Parts: sequence; structure tokens; C-alpha cells
Amino acid sequence: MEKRRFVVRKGTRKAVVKTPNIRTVAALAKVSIATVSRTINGSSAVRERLSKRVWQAIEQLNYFPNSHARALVSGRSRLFGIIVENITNPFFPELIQSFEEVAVAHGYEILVSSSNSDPAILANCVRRMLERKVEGVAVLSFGAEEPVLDELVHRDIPMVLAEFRLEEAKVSTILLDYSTGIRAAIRHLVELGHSKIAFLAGPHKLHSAITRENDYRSAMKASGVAIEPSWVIECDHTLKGGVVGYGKLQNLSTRPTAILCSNDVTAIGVLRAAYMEGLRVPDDLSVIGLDDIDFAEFTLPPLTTIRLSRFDLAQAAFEALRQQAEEAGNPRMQREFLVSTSLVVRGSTAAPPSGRR
Amino acid sequence: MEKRRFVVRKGTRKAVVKTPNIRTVAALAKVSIATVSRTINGSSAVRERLSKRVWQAIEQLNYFPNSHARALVSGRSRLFGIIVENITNPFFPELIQSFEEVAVAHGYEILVSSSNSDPAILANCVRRMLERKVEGVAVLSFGAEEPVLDELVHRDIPMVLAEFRLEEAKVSTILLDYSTGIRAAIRHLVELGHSKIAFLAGPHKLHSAITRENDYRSAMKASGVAIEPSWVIECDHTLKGGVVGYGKLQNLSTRPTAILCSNDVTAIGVLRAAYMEGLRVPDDLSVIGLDDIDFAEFTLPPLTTIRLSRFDLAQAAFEALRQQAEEAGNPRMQREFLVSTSLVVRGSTAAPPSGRR
DNA sequence: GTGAAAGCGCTAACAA
DNA sequence: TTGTTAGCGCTTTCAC
Repeated sequence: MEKRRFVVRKGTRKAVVKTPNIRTVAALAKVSIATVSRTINGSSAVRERLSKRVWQAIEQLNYFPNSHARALVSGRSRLFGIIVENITNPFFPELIQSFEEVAVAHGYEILVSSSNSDPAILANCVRRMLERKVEGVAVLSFGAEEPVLDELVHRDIPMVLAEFRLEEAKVSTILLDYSTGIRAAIRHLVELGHSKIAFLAGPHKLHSAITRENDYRSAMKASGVAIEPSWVIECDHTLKGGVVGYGKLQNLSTRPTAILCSNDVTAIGVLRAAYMEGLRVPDDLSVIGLDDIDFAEFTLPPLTTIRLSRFDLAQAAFEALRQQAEEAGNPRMQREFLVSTSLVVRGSTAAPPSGRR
Repeated sequence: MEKRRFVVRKGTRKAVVKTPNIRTVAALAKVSIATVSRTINGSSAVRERLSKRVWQAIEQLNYFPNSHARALVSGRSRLFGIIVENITNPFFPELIQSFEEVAVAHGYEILVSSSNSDPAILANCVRRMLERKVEGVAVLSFGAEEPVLDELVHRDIPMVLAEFRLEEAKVSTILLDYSTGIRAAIRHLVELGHSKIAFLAGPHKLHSAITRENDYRSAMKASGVAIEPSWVIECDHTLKGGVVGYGKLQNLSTRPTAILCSNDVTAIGVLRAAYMEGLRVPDDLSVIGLDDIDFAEFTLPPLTTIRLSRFDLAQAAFEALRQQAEEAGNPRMQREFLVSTSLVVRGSTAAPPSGRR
């Protein structure tokens, strides 16, 4: 191995000093610990003179409060949990990023968990979140994990769920209006001349997958296009799943001229499979995804897709949680948010082969 | 909007019960709280009879310990921080996933932060981690953020750094041996007949980017290929960056026949840009990435790339932290780990046009 | 306005 | 082996 460029720094060894605590600060500022506490928390009315002295001491000691002690005594951890389906699908990191940004901006920390739609893993996550005394949990895994969530409900922890309702006091819901985007997609395809439109669905254990499939069906009806049952195939929202789904379509006697996919990752798998077969997208086959992950713009050809704003979703989820968490004792009724979708036309859709020649 | 399939459940309203604590358990099991504590912590020697009673009570109450109280009194939070460069680059979620798995398996929780190579954001993350009393931090952002890290060093928090050394007692290092993979890549290209090999580097503020670029240079020398300075271009490890980098290459009078990219995301950008220009990969141009993210297998054509195991990296990072954190008072010398790379040949490389015709 | 003091839920000495 | 008790660092009454 080569020599490398390392940043080497010689030991700035300092005698290891005990972490300062509220008492250290109080002593240095010559006030009581109560005053320090009040100052830190911006409590009403600490005399200017004192608070200044306190801040000075804090600065000088480079002090910051111990969040465990705070959480213990106040019962407020300022911690939110977020449970996603699969952190490996780019949709979710982008979502987490947005969620974290708002959370941090409001002084909250987040605990992330990837459930992989596995109830056992999920149960474990929930348990760990409970131990850490999260003040709310955003369940963005779109799955059918109600039983596990009961733990949260019993403990009266605020929750926000994507895609399904729970009739509980502290549980809010985010409704995703796929319908608008999916209808636009089908209309777009029909206008291009397609009538053989397949749908590669997500795993049926996910609420989102079911909803998307239903919306595909009603959009087809709305556009007056017949649905061929063998063209609706359950996949699993993964790259490989897209390849497999495409394979099943390949074996059919009559094949569709367009494929709508339940998410972008599936669509990217389809792109790959079509390429392997030698079909050209969009000339021989049109493909549409759903999500509009960052990658969608960079596939070959660029993916036409239905955009679902991660930012809006994250924003809504945080807002729901914050409201529930911060309204002490109020009637705290559950709220409902709506996040919309829209079609983004790029390069993976065109007129069907027969329609052109 | 349509009717949707919602899972609706009628309020299982229970009187909100106070969360059970160690005293509740002790009372129910008719033992002292010390015994409960010992039982929970698997302490040596609690008589079978008692521990059984305790576990029963725990079960019955659905009790679990309050981690804040535990952390407060024991000084151990069982929390590790992990700082990555950019959670939006699929390499990192995959890395986080692996890291979390090992961590959870060992009873640790993780706090994730995405620094986006911004010192201000990083400083904020570090601060928050300090407040939460993390027992160690894995800095996998590959950046030049030493100043910020001083905070951690001063407080004697175990750390593990990717790609650079710090001469401090509790700081371990993970060395990434890009050299092996990069040499193999260059050799592969040369054997195919290429001699005009460009390099789209990462942002120079990242250690990893510098190292990779250096390794490219020495690999070129080792293979006896001349380096054309204008073919080495600093990009930023993003999709768009790859497109931009390609654009710069496009404007040159003599153009390379192969491009080695500092990471996969850049390579995917290049694939896209080449497609837009009408060049065919690999017939007209060969492209190689670095990382081997899940997507690499699904690009068009499948990307030849240099594999860097996220699992190995995560494993090493966790192990380093765990060892440092758990060896109380030991000499605790810093350790060094090595993670290797290897070439994965797929479809984006072939003989150069001139070499074929 | 400010301080003294009582815990939050738990672990770890120390006693018994 | 088991229990009693003193805090961990902080917030929050309640006096002053």
C-alpha cells in the first residue's frame, strides 16, 4: 500500500476534566442552581444582571445540560421516533432527511428505525423507542402493523400514521392522494395511444401498495380502458422485484405496451429488464414510476413518474407530532393531513409501437 | 377522491395507567428495588426463586426500565453516534443499516447525523450527541472536520474515523484500501486497450476524494499509462456532478475513451450525460464507478465498479467503538482497521472504439 | 426575583 | 443473598 495523506495531530493531552454540571455553573456565577435552570430554559423573569452572569459562566465552562437528567425529571425527552419501511429505498433517506431537518430546527432529536415490514423487527423498534421515552412516533412504513402499535396507543404516545386511520385520541393521519397523480399518468398514457397498460403493484401487506393498486383500477375505469387481470402483478417495491415482475409480463401471449409501477425502484428494475430483453424504452415500451426519487431524473431514459413530495410528507408528519406532543391536556383530537401527487413527464413514455407505425 | 381502504378500529380506551417503574415491580414481586435492578441486569446471584418472581412481575406489568434514569446514574447511555457525509447518497443508508444492525444486536442505540460536509451542521450534530451522552462516535463523513472533533477528543469520547488518523488515546482509524480496487480497475481498462483514462474526482475537501485521486494517479503510473492533467476533474460525488464533469470532458479537443469515477453516483451521472450526447456505453465509452451501491447492478448498462463493503466498514466502525467504550480504564490504545476493495466487472466497460475497428 | 429542597427512576455502595 | 440508602443532574414547587 501507498503512503497516504493523513492528518496527524500530536496529542493535545489535557488533564481529563470532569464534565461541568449545573452546580459548577451556579458556583461560578454565584447564583443558585434554580437560577441557572431558569436562565437556560428562558424562564420568565431572571434579572438581566444574573442571567448575564450565568451565560458567561456557561460559556466559560463550555457547559451544556445533560439531556438524560432533563428527560428524567421533566418527563420530556424531546425525542421523536420515525419508522420507515426500508431505509435502502432512496425514497426513505430523502424523507428522513427532511424530517430530521424540521425536527432539529424545533429542538427535537430523532430515532430512526427501518422496519423492513417485519413485525418482529418493528416490535423491537417500538420497544426501544418506548425505553427512550419518545414523545411521538411517525409510522411511515405503510404496513399493516397495527398490533404492534397498540403498545404505543396504550401508553398514550402521540402517533402519526401514513395511509391509515386509527380511532384514537392521539393518533393523526396523513392521507396520500395518489389518485390525482395516477389518473394523470393513465390519462397521459391513453392520450399517447396506449390501451394495454399493466400495473406492477407493491407487496399487498402494505397499505400504500393496496391504495395505489386501487387507484390504478379506478383511473383505468375513469379513462375507459379495460383492465387485463394478468397484467396486474404483485411485486415487492425493490429493484429485483421490478425485474421479476417484468419477467412475468414477458411470458404472456399478449403483452402490454405500457407499465405503471407502484414505485420508482420497481420502475428502474423494469428499465433494466427491458434493456436486457432488447426492448427500447420508450419506443417499444412506456414506463412510469411513482415517488420521483432523486435517481428518477438520472435513469436511462429519464423516468416519467408520479411525484410524491418527501418534504411535504415529512413536514406533515412532524407537525402532527409536534402539535400532539405540545398541547398539554387539551382535547387533543386527532388531525388529518393530505399530501398530494402529480405527474412528472420525462423520457420513459411515448406512443406505443403500433400507434406510431 | 375515492373511498379508501382504511383500517379503522374503535377506541380501546383504557384508563391511562401510570407507567410502571422499578418500585411498582418490587412491590408486586415483594422484593426490594435493588433485587429488581440486579435481576434486570443479570447480576450474579439473585436466587432463582426471587428472580423468577421478579420476571413474572415485570411481565405482568409490561415493565421496562427508563433508559434516561439508567444513563443518568450509570453514566452509560448505550448510545453511539454515527456521522455520515450525505444520507442521500445510497452508499450511506446501506452503511447505516449495517451499523444499526450490529449496534442493536449488542444492545446499543444509534443517533444518525448527516453532515453534508458542512462544518456548522457538523458542529451542531456533535453538540447534540454530547448532550445525549453518546459513548462513542463513528465519523464516516470522510471530511476535514478535525476542529469540530476536538470537542469530542477533549471530553475523551471514543471515536473511530474513516480515512485519517488522530494521535489520541481513544481514537481508532479505519483505513480504506482503495488502492487494490483502483489498480485492478486501471489494469482492466488497459487490458481492454484503453490508454486515455479520465478521472472524475470527489470534492477535495473530503479525505476519501483525495485518497482516491492519489490512488488513481499511482495506479496509472503502475500500469505505465500517462496522465493527462485536464482529464482529472474535481466533481462533488453527486448525480449532477457527474453530468457536469462529463460536460467538461466533452469540451476537450482530445477526449478520453474511459472514465473512472470517484463514486458510483458520479458514474451514474456520467452514464446519463453520455446517453444524452448519444454516446453508447460501453461501445463508445467505458465507465467505472466506486462503492458498488445496490443501484450499480441496475444501471444501463450495469455498472462496472470498485466494490467497497458497507458491511465490513460498519462492522469495523462498531467494533472499534465497542472496544473503546467497554474497556474501562485499560491502556485503551487506538486501533487500526483495514477495509479492502475489489473490482466488479459488469457491463459498462469494453474495448475502446479505435481498438476495435 | 431568587433560593432551598424534594424528587424523577435507577444503580451501586454498603449493611445486614 | 438481599435490602437500605445515597446520589446521578436536573426541573419545579414553595417559601422568602
